[in-house]
Amino acid sequence: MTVIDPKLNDKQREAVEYLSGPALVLAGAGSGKTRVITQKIAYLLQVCQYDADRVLALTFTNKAASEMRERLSAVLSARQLRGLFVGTFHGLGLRFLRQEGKHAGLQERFSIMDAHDSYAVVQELLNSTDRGRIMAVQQQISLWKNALLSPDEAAAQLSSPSQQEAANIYRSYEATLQAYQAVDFDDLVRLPALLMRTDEELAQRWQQRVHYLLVDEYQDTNTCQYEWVRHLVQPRAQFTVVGDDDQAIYAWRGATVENLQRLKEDFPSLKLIKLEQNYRSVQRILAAANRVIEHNPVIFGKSLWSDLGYGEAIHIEECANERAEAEWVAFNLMQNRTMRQAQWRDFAVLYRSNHQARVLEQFLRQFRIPYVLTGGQSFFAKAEIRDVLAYLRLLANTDDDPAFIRALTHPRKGVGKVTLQRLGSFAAAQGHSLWDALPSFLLSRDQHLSATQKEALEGFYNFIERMLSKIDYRGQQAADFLQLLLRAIEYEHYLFSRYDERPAQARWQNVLDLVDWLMRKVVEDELSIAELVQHVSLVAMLENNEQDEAPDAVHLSTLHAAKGLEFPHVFLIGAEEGLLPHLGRKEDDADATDEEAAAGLAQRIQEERRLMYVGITRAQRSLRISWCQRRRQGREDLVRERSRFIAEMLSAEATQAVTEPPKSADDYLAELKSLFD
DNA sequence: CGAAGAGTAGTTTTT
DNA sequence: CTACTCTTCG
Repeated sequence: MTVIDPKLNDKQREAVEYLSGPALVLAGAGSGKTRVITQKIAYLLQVCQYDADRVLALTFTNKAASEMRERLSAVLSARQLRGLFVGTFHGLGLRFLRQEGKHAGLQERFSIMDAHDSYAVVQELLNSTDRGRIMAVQQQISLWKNALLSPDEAAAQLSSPSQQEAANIYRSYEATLQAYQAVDFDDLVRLPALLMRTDEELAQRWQQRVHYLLVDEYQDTNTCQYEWVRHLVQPRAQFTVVGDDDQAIYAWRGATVENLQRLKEDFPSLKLIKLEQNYRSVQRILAAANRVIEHNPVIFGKSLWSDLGYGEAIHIEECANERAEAEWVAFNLMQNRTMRQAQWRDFAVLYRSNHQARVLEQFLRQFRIPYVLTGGQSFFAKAEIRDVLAYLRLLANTDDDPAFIRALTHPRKGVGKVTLQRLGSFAAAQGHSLWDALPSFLLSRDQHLSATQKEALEGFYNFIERMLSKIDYRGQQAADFLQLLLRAIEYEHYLFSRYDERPAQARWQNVLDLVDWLMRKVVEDELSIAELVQHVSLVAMLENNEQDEAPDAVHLSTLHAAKGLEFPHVFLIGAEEGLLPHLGRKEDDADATDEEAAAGLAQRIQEERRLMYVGITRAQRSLRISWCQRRRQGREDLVRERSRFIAEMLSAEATQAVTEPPKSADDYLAELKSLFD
């Protein structure tokens, strides 16, 4: 009656069954780590009789979470799974703050600000339009938050004068968010971590709920996340974290691989289990990956192996420019599909940065090759989606000034920036949100409002007021309300007046998709609008298509978004110095010493190398890498050099293993077989 | 106030 | 090439 998959190897089985204390599973690429996590959850629930609502599994992406849920429901019944939490850190943070937000000065209906909103706040506070500067400050604030530093603590350990300004902004930024009754993405993890640290009673309450914790992609945790995990698992210390130091690619987001070592220090009884058998790739691909990654310093030694045969040679293509590269990809896709009798979905094209997808798309369309794009601009970052959501956010939380402004100006309602500015200072003087200040602003005599302005503002006020009375609707009623709202704001008309026919149509379709999805969500889960809104900004709409089976199409993805995926045949394009490894702008470290700059650079190269490693290890059977001699960047055409990672991969002793045909008859047969089955 | 037109910079990766 | 900002005019 065991639920344990008999196909697990010894190490995997050990990882699943080990319950005597904290465990760190070092899982190399393709070593079956997701399987270990899902099997372990099944083991906990079915064999060890853990209560499902005492088990938590944390992931970084929604995609990973939904995949895990899917795999679990193949093994366990819905009843067994009820109460189990499988979700992202941010998702759990939201749930946490819903319940405990009051301890952080948050009302129940706080808003979640995305990167755009927070950019706007920083812009306002900086009183500047310098993109680079705003983004630098925003990034710095985010890093401080992820390191669990308060504005004061940040100010106390400035490493450069330019950070002084950022620290000041950080302070006001916090005050602004508090006034808006809003949190940003970072807060969803930071506030729970802080509260667990400072509030003993609250901490105990949550610790009682967590009898077993599992964390996926542990190498990508930042200080905040680690701190939160550390507190959640007290005092039992019953947890399993799974990760691979060679696949740590989120340092730029505050993730620190040191969390792997800290774990050892904080939990001396930590059990280390290494998964080194790779079930994904042929040996030649693993050899290439190992050649590259061995140029990084070793943290935990690991040697991946596979028994899937030698495989064909890795192909490296030198292209004239990015158009030639795209054409080469398209041509090879066609040729390979036919030759291998493969399907489109067996292929993936991976690249360092999103804009590389553009040219590619052009050529794939031209060759009539179906493709799907993963990563890239999130659905929720689209202007039309944010517009519609602004109304919902405002309704859920009238203190949400960014939502107020967006709703008032999209579509335009005859109120311009001058009036808005005045309302802004009026509200600030009173210490009220824009919404709360609006009635007295309208009555105030010394504002010299024109009749049209007054009328426009009044119209908006009355409209929102009317909608507000329906905010507590649930289920079907809420769904009806959504439709009413959409019609009332005349958004379709706005889109078509603003954009050309075709783009307007596309945008409107996005809105319809959104509302469709919202309505379904609200009915299925019996949610109120207020509850819905918070979810929406976090949950990707992936679930939307979960039923439609994946179309037969080539996968286009950034290297980051490709982590965790695998494909029989992979194209890794743009392997050039400056792109992969990507080298940031020099001014970034303008006020660091030469030594610091050099150390920083070395770190970045290492992270880029891990990215390359991730890319290579996505491939199961064949890998093609390309680079361009010239590449157009903005208005100039730059001469490029082949990525150092290619040289590393081909380093003298490795060349034969990577590119030459296998020698023995067995190997030769294996290669033939891999081509035809 | 806002629509239309001219001008200009230009995003590494994501919850 | 394009997406966003700034300017000008109605």
